[in-house]
Amino acid sequence: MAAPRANMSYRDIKQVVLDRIHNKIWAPDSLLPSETDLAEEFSSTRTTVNRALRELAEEGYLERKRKAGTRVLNSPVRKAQFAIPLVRDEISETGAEYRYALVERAVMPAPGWLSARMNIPQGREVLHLRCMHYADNTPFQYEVRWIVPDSIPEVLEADFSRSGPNDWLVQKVPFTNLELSFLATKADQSVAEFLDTQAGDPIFTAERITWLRGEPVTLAKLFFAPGYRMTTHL
Amino acid sequence: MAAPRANMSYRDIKQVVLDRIHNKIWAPDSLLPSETDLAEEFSSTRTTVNRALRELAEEGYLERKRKAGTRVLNSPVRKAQFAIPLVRDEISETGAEYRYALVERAVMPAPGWLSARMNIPQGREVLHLRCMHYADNTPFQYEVRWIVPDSIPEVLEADFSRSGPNDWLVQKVPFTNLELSFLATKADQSVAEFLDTQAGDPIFTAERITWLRGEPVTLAKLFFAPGYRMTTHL
DNA sequence: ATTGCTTATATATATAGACATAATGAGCTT
DNA sequence: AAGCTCATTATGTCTATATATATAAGCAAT
Repeated sequence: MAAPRANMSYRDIKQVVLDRIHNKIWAPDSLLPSETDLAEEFSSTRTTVNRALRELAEEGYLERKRKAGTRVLNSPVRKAQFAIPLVRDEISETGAEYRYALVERAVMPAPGWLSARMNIPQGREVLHLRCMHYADNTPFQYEVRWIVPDSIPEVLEADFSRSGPNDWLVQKVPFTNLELSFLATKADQSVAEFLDTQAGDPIFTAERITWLRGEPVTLAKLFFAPGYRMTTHL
Repeated sequence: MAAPRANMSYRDIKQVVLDRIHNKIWAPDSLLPSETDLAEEFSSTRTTVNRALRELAEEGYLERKRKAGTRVLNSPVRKAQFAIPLVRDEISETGAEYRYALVERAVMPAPGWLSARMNIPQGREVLHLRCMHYADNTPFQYEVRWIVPDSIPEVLEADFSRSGPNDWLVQKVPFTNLELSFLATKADQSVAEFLDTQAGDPIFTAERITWLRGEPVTLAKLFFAPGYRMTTHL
């Protein structure tokens, strides 16, 4: 058992606390000693203990409430973190060569489902793009995107034939809010052709909507080639 | 533009820094002033500035290196966080009633793909479970699980007819490592029947493997009912 | 050019003390 | 019994200061 020595860093304290949780010295649902007491035990200060406990709470092991104290969570709601990189980066990091192609560009009135989904007026003109992302010339991702030009009129002039809308948007429009969903969809004829697979195949799909200060900016549907897995470790 | 006032909290400072990044006052790849200078500008202390910058770095906006300084990341690798709750909690939080059913329990030698995947010896005996999770009696998730009893022999005595293996494992075996993947699979006949859908339908699937101090503990394949979305906001 | 030392500097962390804030629970009132 | 008030207390945060550590950059020796 880790015996508290002097000069423990906040990392050391985190580790000791974690060990005690694992070894049920502090059982689930039980209350930890107060920061003050712990600081004394570890011959440290409240500030340092505070940081250790705060981080453990962020990581989902503890629940902290003023006055109520610090409690061990019975089923640690561990949080999986997924980095959401640009496709380009995701591909080139594997060592493969990234290639982009614009499939279609059109300005059109927003279809009903879109204006409902993004909360924009019926029939507002929007920019619609479809594009492909390849890794070593193998289809990697098929992107269907809608951009509301209201808050960014320049987007209508932008050239998307050489680089994707994501690259452009990241440079130009920092979003303030984002909704990201993952789901499984069934490949329709068009998606299947682009991703070089059979219609009806299961497709891992991401949908992201971003806002800038409350104004909807863009909705993207990203269809990943069969076999794609989104993986994380912790 | 947010003018620095006195008595700014670390939250305020975070917000000002974020605003300046958004407004390109501090452009991507550029170097921020040092903590000391910022502390002076905000008539705050280095400790407080440090916390603000540290958190922004954790959130993926900044990159910090000793001596080198703090730099604005050009394409913020924003990290999506997904809480991975127990199914039971996920269901009851929607207000629906949770119901569990054990479908099959068997002890058998590990099939080849499993021993390869989890790095356990060929033919080692493992516990195999299949179960269903319902929300208001509607199929919600079909779970296929494999447990290596080596490090937890009690698991062979456990009663899984009333509550699921996840509940049991969370109580008994705190994991130290976890690999979590999301993918889209095609419903085979069995999965389709359990989830009350058609064979061939796309199924959002999660696969998780956990280890305890390097020893593989369990692998679970979680098949979600059609229509399931894993969503996060940030 | 390459390697190895030195130094300056920016971040990382620790300490100590103060005030702020929320929530609990005891005691009082109705 | 139910509701209200208020002191208590644990965490939340800020200030001020000090030491630790990594490393970029310059300089020297190979």
